[in-house]
This record gives sequence, C-alpha cells and structure tokens, in this order.
Amino acid sequence: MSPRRDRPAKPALSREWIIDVTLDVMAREGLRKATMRRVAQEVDTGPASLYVYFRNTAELHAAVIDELLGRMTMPADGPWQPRLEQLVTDYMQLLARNPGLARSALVIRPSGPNLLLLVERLMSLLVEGGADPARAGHGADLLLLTATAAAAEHAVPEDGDADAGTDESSKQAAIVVAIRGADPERTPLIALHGEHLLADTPEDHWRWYLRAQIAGILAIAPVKDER
Amino acid sequence: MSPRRDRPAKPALSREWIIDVTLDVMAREGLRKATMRRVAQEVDTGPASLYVYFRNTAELHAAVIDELLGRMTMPADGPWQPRLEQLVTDYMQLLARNPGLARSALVIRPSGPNLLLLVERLMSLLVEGGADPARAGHGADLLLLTATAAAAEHAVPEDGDADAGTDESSKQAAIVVAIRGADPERTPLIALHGEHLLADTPEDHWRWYLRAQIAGILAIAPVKDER
DNA sequence: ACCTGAACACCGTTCAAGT
DNA sequence: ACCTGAACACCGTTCAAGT
Repeated sequence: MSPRRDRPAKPALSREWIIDVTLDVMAREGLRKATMRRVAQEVDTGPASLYVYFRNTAELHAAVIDELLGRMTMPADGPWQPRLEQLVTDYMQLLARNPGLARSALVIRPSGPNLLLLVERLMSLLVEGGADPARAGHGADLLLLTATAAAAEHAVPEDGDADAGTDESSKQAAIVVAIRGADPERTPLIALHGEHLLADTPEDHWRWYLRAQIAGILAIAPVKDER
Repeated sequence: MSPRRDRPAKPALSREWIIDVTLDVMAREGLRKATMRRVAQEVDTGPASLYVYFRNTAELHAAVIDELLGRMTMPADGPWQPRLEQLVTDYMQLLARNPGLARSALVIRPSGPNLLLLVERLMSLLVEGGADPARAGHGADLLLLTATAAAAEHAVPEDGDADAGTDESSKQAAIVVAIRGADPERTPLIALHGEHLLADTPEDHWRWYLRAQIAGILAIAPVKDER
C-alpha cells in the first residue's frame, strides 16, 4: 500500500515531462523563472535530478526551443516571397513571445531536427526566388540571425526585468529622447532624419528589415570571388 | 591620524571609477564575473553602494558599452564601402571580444552619446553609397542589429560557460554533426549544399552578411509605399 | 546626498549516497 | 542506470541606519 490511491503515483521523470513543465512555467511566469531549481520543484524533486536529462540550463533551453519549433505550422502555398516573410516572421514571434528565449537562442545556436527543417524550408523558398542554391544556406542563416536578434529586442520585458518604466518601456523612451535631443552639429543626419526612425511601427520596421535582407541575399555574389 | 599614510585614502566612489573597475574585471575574467557584488568588492565596499550610481546591473552594462564605444577609432578616408564595412566590423568585434556584452547590448538597446555618433557615421556612409537619407537610419539600425547578434554568436565561450567541449566548441560541433547528418529525404537542400555552410571561415561568413545587407539596404524602397 | 552592513530571496551545479 | 538531499559557492536588490 505504499503508493496512495487518492494522490496518483508520481510519474517517472522523463525529458518530455521536464520540457513540458518548463514550457508551462515559462508561459505563466517567463523564462527567467524557469530555472533548474524551479522546474525541479514543479516536478516534485531536487534540482540534481534534472541533470540526469540535461547537462545544464542551456541544454534545457535548447530542448524547449526545438519543441516550440516543432509546433510551428508551415505557411500554405502561394508566391515564394510572402511565404518566406511569413515563415521568418513566425519564427521571430515565436521567440519574442517568450522573452529571454531569443537571448538563449543566440547563445546556444539551436541545431535540433526542427530547426534543420526550418532552414530547409527557408532555403527552398530562397531558391524559388532565384537565389544561388550554394548560397541559400547563408541566406537562411542570416534571416534566422536577424529574426532572433529582433525578437531579443522586441521582447516584452518580463515582470520586473529591471524595466518597469512608468507608462512606456523606459528602454524605448531612452531612444526617443536620444534621437529627439540629437545635436544638429554633432549628428546632423540623425537630427534631420531621426523622426523617420520613430515614425513607423515595429511591424513596418521589421518588414523593412526583411525586405532589405531578402533583396540583398538575392543580389549578392559569394565573397570569395573577389580579388 | 585617521587616514593612514602607507595605504592612501580610499578614493571617493564615482561613476567613472566603477565603470573602470568593471571594465577591468571584465577584461580579466569576463563579463559574467563582473557582477554588482564582485565590482563592489573590488572597490572595497558593499554591493548596495553601487546602486547610488546605477539603478541596476543592466544600467552598469550599458555604461560600460558606451565607454567602449567612445574608445573606438573611426576609419580613415577612402571609398565609402570599405569604410562602412570596417566600422560595422569594428563594432562587432568590440562586442565579440567581451562575450556577454553583446547579449547585454541586445537587451538594453544602448542609446548613449557614443552610440549616436556611430549611427550618424553609418548613416552618412550609407548616404554616400546612394541610400535614401530618409531610410539611412533604418539601414544603420539593421547593420548594428546584425553586428550585435553576430557578436553574441561568435563570442568565445567564457571559462566554463557550460561549453567546455573536448577540443572544439561543442556548440559548433553540434551544428556540423547536424548538417553532415542531414537526411536527403527530409532536408535535401541541406544535404546537397550544407557543405558550403561549413566551408568558409567565420570571417567570410560575416563579410557575406555585411555585403548582402548593404546591397539590400541600398536597393530597397520604404515598406509603406506598397498597397 | 551619499554610503553601507546585513538581510531577503533566490541561483547553477556537484557530491555522496541511495535504489 | 536513475534518482536525490544536502551542500558549495555564488547572485541582484532592498532596507534601515549611519555620515
């Protein structure tokens, strides 16, 4: 009669369970709270137990990212460019939704099976758009890099991420002040054209990044060829 | 006779001194060790004292980045494109040299006076290259974003950054294994062209990123214009 | 104002021992 | 093998009190 019946026997620990619980804590309280100790507590054990499945925190985060990637739906048929933009934007938003995940992604360089599949799709869309297949991999890489970085920036500050501006994010506010207060002597171009940076929405901004990069990827030749 | 003469009187705390000491600890042991507690100890006080000058750790890091930016030398005269590439590469390397700094830069969005000056220079070089002045700010933004992200990736793992692969960085190794082991059925393009990704050096890779982005920035029109 | 010791509420990771 | 409590060596930040 050791396992009580009213409280079902504790399920066996497993990679999957740990990842699920981590995702859960993350959704509720942000990645910053999804620590080894906290997750361990949530699965009702000591922190040491997790180290049987993940060598360290970074590896746990990598697993979480690949899990999320697996849930991403690929855009339907249509012209290559909107599909490409959609795919990269989805990836960006996936990371931006869980602030801190993007930061992790930059450090750990995910390379799980689902990431490979995403890269394959990006490459195929770029090739459809006319890219040199030999360089499509670089193009995909660049798009993912920018998406990750943009997500890390966009990222909603977590509760008390040392960023509790009164009404607006003080991070944004600092930039606005810096641009508006630009000295026309020292920084004439910013003084003249800075408003353009503040004028459009983050979405417009992101779309411009995307378009510029796609245009560049399609236009540029391999670096090696020169000299 | 309260201040002993053999041990000079403790200098008064100041923003500058704290930044200098932080830079010092960073250079010797990496940003990860440059904690509030550690820096406080180095200036021989309790951690609480630093909070008189910096509201939190992120603010200290931002100050450190702007200080480093101030020490950056601007490239000499010459054609705009090499100068532009040099400038962005310098910024990337400045961040890559202190692993973790790049990660901080993404989160805190530096906007100090020295960053503004860098943006101004980038804008002016882009305009020299033929960019629409109204969009040069976006271009500079994109270049800095990529530089920061690339630096965060490149970044040499700090001593025991949970990344002590036997001989090579295990992070890199994981990608190599993933690409080499790509399934030709599931990911045919990677299987076919993946070697290109492994073939060139990080420097070539970076230069390609730069060229692609510059080409794109010069080619693309404002997003707003469509529809 | 500026400065501080002490405390609060946490971390990641490893060890030695258990099953 | 898998699992774990306890320990080690840290964190950021705030408080209440001092000068």
